Amino acid sequence: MQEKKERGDYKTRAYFLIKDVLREANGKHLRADEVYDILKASGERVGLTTVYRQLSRLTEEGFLRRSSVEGVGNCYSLFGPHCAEHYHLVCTDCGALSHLSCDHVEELIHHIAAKHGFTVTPEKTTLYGLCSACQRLAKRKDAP
Amino acid sequence: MQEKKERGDYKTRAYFLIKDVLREANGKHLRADEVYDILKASGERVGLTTVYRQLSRLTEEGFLRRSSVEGVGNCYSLFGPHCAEHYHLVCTDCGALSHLSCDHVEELIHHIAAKHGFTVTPEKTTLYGLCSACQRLAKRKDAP
DNA sequence: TGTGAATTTGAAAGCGGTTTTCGTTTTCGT
DNA sequence: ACGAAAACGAAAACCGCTTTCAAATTCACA
Repeated sequence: MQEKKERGDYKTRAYFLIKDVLREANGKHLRADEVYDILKASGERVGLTTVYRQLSRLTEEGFLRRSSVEGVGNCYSLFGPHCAEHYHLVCTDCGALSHLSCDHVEELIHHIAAKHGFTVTPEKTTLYGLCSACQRLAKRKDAP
Repeated sequence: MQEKKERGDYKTRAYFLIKDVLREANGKHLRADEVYDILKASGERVGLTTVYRQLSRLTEEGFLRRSSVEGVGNCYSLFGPHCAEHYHLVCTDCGALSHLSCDHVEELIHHIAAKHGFTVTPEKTTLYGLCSACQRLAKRKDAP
C-alpha cells in the first residue's frame, strides 16, 4: 500500500549530467534550453524533453530552486543553504537578476505573517523594479 | 514630425464594452479569456484577439493594471488611486489573490532603494506564500 | 449626410515554452 | 544476464498570447 510510482526511481546518466551542469553553474540561473545547449556543446546527447523532466525532478528533490522570471521564463539554480531567505530582484528594463538578503526584509515578512496572516515564501517571490544603472539612464532621458 | 501611429486613435464599440466589463468587475482581477466569456455571455460578439488588444490599450492608457500571476497568467483590474502602492499576495496553495497596503512595506521599499540601489515597482511585484486558511490546513496535515 | 482614408476587427496561422505520447532503450534487482 | 519497471527522446499536442491580412468600422471633413 505504499507504492509511489512517481518518478526518480532510477539514477540515470542524464540525471548526473544535468546535476553537474547546475553545480558547475555555481549559483547562476539557467533555463532549460540553456542547460540543453551546455550539454550539447560538451558533446552530450540529451533530449530537451529529458532536460525538462530532470530539472523538475531535481527541483522536487530540493536540489534546485525554480524561479519564474517575467519575460525570461523558468530558471533553475542550486538551492543553497542561503536560498531559503533570499529574494530575487529583477530589473524590468535590462532584465538583470540580483539577490537580496537583508534583515529588514525578514522583519517585514514576520510583520506580514503576524499582522496580515500571510506567510511569504522567499524562494517563490521576486521583486520587480529598476536597478541602479537603469534608474540613472531613465533620469538622463527625463532631463536631456 | 509628431505622428505616433500607435494605437488608440479610434474609440470603438469593443473599447467601451471592455472598459465597462472591468469597471463592473469592481476591482476584481480578470484574465483576457474571462473578459471574453463575460462579453459572450452578455450576447456581445467580440473576438478574443480584440479583447487582448483592448486590454493592452487600456493598460497603456493607465485605466487598467496588468498583473502577471504565476500559474494563472496576466490579469487586469481597474487602476485605482490606491493601486500605485499596493502589492499582490498570492497563495500558492489555493490561488487566492489579496491586496496588501501597509506602511511597513513602504518603509522597506525605501530602505531597498536607499541601501541596495533598487527601486521596486509595486504594481509589478507579487508576493507568493500561504494564506491563513491554507496555513491552517497545512498544519493539520503535519500532525493529524 | 456622404465619402474615403486611416484604423480596428477577427479568424486563422504563428510562436515560444512546456508537457504528453508512445515505441525504444536503459537501469537495476534477482 | 534476464526481465520488469522506469527513463529516454522525437514528434505531436498544448497553452497563452501575438501577428497577419482581408473585410468592416470609425471619423474628419467636404
